[in-house]
Amino acid sequence: MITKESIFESHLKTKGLKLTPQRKAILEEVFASHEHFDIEELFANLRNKGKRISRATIYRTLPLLVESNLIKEAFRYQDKVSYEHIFGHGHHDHLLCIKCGRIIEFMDEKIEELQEAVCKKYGFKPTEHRLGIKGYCKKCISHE
Amino acid sequence: MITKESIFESHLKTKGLKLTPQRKAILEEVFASHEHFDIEELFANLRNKGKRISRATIYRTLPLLVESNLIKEAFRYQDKVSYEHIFGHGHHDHLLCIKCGRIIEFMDEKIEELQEAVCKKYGFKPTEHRLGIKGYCKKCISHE
DNA sequence: ATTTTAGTTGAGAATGAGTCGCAATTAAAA
DNA sequence: TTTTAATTGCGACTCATTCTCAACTAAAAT
Ligand SMILES: [Mn+2]
Ligand SMILES: [Mn+2]
Ligand SMILES: [Zn+2]
Ligand SMILES: [Zn+2]
Repeated sequence: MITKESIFESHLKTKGLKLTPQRKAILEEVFASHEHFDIEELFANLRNKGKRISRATIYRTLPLLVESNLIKEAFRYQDKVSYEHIFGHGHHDHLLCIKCGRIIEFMDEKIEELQEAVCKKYGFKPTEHRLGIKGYCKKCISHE
Repeated sequence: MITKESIFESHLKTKGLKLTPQRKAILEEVFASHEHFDIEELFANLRNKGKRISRATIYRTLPLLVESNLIKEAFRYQDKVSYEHIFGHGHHDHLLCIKCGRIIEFMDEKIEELQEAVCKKYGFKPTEHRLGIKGYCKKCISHE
């Protein structure tokens, strides 16, 4: 069975890297919730669970998880990079409320297809795309 | 006639700010080429034209140009923020080659419409959106 | 099971983009 | 002109991220 652990492990192996307790804990924490997270939050969450892992290790581990296709950078908001895990989750894009910070995820198959068509038109081979729409969410429009 | 100068000037006036030689020079430089640019490049370009304007002033001025809707942040690539002027130019999105750094601009009316539809569906009032597709450009696919 | 090897960790120093405080300067209103 | 309030450049500062290095440890080799 393919699990996030086995994926991470084999990616590490491929690169001649080791599976340490710290790396395991980070992997686990990243999948412990379905929220988007930034590095500081991840650091704090680990602390709250008694795992004293240094920021340096977290900064070193996240790129490994990205390379493993287990997580990715989801968006940036106010200079913070937010990540999300992607293993086991479908692709989607984001609406970002600039008033209250709410994040709405959406997925539009037609938009995806049109993006493919654009790439084809330019002979471009896409590896990743990001569509972020900023504005005011339903709740915030009235108080705008 | 509405010019970029008049737009900037009236925006400054609205905020009780002054039109200084430095601000004029930055505005001019930003429209001197149609390339995307980052702050360091802008700083260097001004230097090369004999304008010794401090980075602090550039950092302080760009947000004013953004507020004036004369420029906007176009995308980020390798931690550098790239801007582009928008006055006199239609909206578009970007393909970014992660091998050679080439930028391809595109605009797809249908994608724009579908984005609107998504926003409507969620009662979201968009103020800005950004679609960036990373991958390999035509030239780079072969050497990938 | 023990040894060996090479990668890993945490702490703090270093870096670098961006911001800030301030004294001297200046645009532009009066 | 004079006066007022904003602006500038400089260097100090902040804060996120990266780096250095000595002590440590996973995992391969024996
Ligand atoms: Mn998401
Ligand atoms: Mn562009
Ligand atoms: Zn909101
Ligand atoms: Zn290319």
